[in-house]
Amino acid sequence: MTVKDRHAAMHETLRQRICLLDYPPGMQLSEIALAKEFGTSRTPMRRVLARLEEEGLVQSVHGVGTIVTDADITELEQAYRLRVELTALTGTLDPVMPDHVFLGRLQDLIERASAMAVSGTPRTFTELDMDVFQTLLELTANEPLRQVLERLYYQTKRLWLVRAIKAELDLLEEYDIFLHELEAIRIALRSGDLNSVAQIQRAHISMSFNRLLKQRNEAQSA
Amino acid sequence: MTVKDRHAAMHETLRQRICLLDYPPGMQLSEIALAKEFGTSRTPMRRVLARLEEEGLVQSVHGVGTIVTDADITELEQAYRLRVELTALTGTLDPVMPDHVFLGRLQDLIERASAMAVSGTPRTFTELDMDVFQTLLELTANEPLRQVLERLYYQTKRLWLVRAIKAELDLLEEYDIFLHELEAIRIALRSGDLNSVAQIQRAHISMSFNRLLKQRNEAQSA
DNA sequence: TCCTGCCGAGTTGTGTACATCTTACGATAA
DNA sequence: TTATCGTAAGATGTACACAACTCGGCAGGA
Repeated sequence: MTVKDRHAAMHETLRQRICLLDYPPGMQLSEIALAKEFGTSRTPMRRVLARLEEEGLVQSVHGVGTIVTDADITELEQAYRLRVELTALTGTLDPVMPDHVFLGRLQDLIERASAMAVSGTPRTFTELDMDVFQTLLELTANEPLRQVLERLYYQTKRLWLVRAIKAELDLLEEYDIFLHELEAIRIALRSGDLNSVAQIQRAHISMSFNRLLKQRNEAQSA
Repeated sequence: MTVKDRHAAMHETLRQRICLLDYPPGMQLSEIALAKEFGTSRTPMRRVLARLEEEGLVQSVHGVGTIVTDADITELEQAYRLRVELTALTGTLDPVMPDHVFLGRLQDLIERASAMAVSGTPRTFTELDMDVFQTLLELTANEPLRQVLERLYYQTKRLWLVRAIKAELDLLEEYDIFLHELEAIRIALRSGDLNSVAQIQRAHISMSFNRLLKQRNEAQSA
């Protein structure tokens, strides 16, 4: 499995860079440069890039290059709404009751979020959000659902970060809402109500999308 | 786009062969032989096989070979249940009202199904089922949802065909139920009730899965 | 007779040269 | 001056040789 692990590691690294805007939309990626960085050749790198293209994060055009896709809210609206509905399903499809270790990790995340509220940047906030997402994903054992949700998450997450960096969002409000979401989830988890955990997440994803839409509409009318 | 069209065509052809059991579970595929058949080299063929592996239809192991995966109902149960729920979403996420051309195509499919009830084989029935699936998928415009549903469909469809060929299913009953489903869908479509169309599909997919499970349980207790 | 270790055939994974394609730049003619 | 065509640079796509790996079979010794 060492071969596929290497592929998975390269894929995850590139996905992280794209979603944290280290590779901003429109940036051209060089297969040769990336292959050299990861100490391999173009062949395995092309396999990783092909997967990223399947996931909608890059686009390769013959003779032109491999370009990081644009994070356009209009194109991603369908993906976002699907993500909302699938998040709700985590509460009913193979829910997994958390153990005390899980609750401890969640507590750590909440404390990180508390610190974020006073000293966070859009980037560190997104990194925390990714960790929270991966953690809460463990609450369902339905592997296909997890794979689809992960894909949709990384497809849509850049929308928020792009807006946040451009200071088109009320960051303090965003941090505050996120912290309240985490505490609501903790309460629901303590009572063992996994469906409520899913509904809380669903509601917050939906509301976050509406805040993004509001920005777009205001920009269009301006 | 001619390049990516070639890739897509090869992918679709292989997927069809796997799901129609031309390539039965456990069969070893030869990259060289397939490349020769499609008039290309191993490099593009490996890209197609890598995608099929992502979709769970084959599995490649270094030094061993590329094997068609087993269609095991226990492993695919999660995928099947997810498919049930996602099918229901087609009625609420970007539903597309059909035009008269669409209704005509559906009518043709119903007539094919009627003929099937007297002279169908498990294979021709599956081919019809694939056409029906692709047609009804047009009732939602949500592209991510369509992609996920298509993937789940081809992951799970082999389960039925394997059982049908082994004569472990009441084929006449299966044909009859399918025909009734199609006519119920037609009635719902005529009244423009797309959500009911989705619910009918959802119900039949769920019932079909339960019939498959029943077979498994009877086999285990025997 | 059985166990063990080696070897070779066959497969997937990798590296690399070359083909194909797009685009920008510049020479040239109107 | 401007438009147009050619050309070269640089990118992705392809073909193929080779490396890495698995596994069955066979030979040899206990």
